Amino acid sequence: MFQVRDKRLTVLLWQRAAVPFAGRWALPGGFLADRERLGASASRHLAGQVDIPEIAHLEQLETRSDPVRDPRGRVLATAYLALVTPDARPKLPGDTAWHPVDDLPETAFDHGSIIGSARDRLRAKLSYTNIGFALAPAAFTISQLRDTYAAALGHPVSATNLQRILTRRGVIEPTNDISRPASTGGRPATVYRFAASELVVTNPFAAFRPKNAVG
Amino acid sequence: MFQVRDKRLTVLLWQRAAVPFAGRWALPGGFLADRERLGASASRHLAGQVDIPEIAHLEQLETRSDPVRDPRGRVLATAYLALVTPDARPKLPGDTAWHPVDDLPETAFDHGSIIGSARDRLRAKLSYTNIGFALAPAAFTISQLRDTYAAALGHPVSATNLQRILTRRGVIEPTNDISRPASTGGRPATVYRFAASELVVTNPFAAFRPKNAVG
DNA sequence: CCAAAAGTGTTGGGAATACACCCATGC
DNA sequence: GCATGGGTGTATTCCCAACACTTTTGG
Repeated sequence: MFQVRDKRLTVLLWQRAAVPFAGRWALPGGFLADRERLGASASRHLAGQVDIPEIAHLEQLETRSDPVRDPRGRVLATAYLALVTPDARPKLPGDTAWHPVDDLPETAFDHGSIIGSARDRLRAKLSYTNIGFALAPAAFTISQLRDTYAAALGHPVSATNLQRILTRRGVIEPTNDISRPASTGGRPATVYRFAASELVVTNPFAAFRPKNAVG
Repeated sequence: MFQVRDKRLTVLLWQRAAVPFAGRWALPGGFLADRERLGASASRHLAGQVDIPEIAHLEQLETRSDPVRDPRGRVLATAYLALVTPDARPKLPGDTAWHPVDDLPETAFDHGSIIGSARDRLRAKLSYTNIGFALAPAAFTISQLRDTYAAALGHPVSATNLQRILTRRGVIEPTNDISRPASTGGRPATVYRFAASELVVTNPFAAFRPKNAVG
């Protein structure tokens, strides 16, 4: 589960008490119940930390099948990417904490590489979908959105271009609200919101496609 | 398993003899063995139709977990996308056949939607990777490559632009060979090959990225 | 010479980054 | 007025589809 906190992209981990990997940090998760779908199971195992409706986006990543990924024996794991907005500030149990994805502690199992895959997937989808809706608060200024994108992408982002690209694509839209400037002054900023709250592919892959193609 | 045959993108299916879904067409597959990885299992279950080295590309798609996707009981299925080049002309058992993905027969389980997901994944990756190497023969003319791309993408492709884009990206390169024209005449064509035979992302997602960014 | 197929030159449109400049507020 | 941050206009670059034109063969 990813969240942008304090201008950094962070992932929720819990510290294992027992062997194997005692003391190391692991992704939340657990076993699949009878007659349960994988996505529902992922939500259920996150429910201790956040309310299910606070999960703004959930998507399957991949299934890990290395027979020795768990030293206790064969365990298949299907990883999910969950995103929550900064509006959700869950109360966490004492053994769980948010860690910046670019400064992870020692992780358990293959969870470090899973987090890397998840981060890569998120970064790619920020480029060609509206997935930012699941990382940004419900209402925001372009500056705040720039900080959110910069945190998730891991490089500086131009507010000027971000605004133009996302409005042209119809991903974000202005509201009638205006944000008050900070006490240091500055022009009040238009408050924006995302136009949709579910995943939409805004930039379909269209290489080699004739411009007048049907369908 | 996909192959371009006769200028159409086709998928290998076998016709079920027994219930459930008797008479309907299913993807090749089977159960995971102890101490076996999912990818190795997928290869093993295709080995009856093709030699493993003929599988030019294999990648995991997604894991289906609907508790009632198999009427006999709970079965989790991890789908893989396998690609073979036209150089491979396997001898097929009598109950298996290649079917055009745009004209599928009645399928078993959720295999119809899995094939749709696989086709979408392939089409996307043709746009931003060199994945064509796994669909094209070892050596080919631009016209032949155009037909391959058109079959996989499902729309006409310009040979002119295809050649320029793929050479500029370094995906294909000319050889010293020249193909003889058909008896109807025409200029001989340069024979090309793919520069790599494993997946390379040639067009990384880079939206919002400054041009002088480090890393 | 003509048809057919391959390949190159060129144009135009669209999208994205960069940058200069203007706007609106607090103090 | 001046600093601060927000927003718009515009230039430049790059990629790619489209199309005209040239090249090289068979008959």
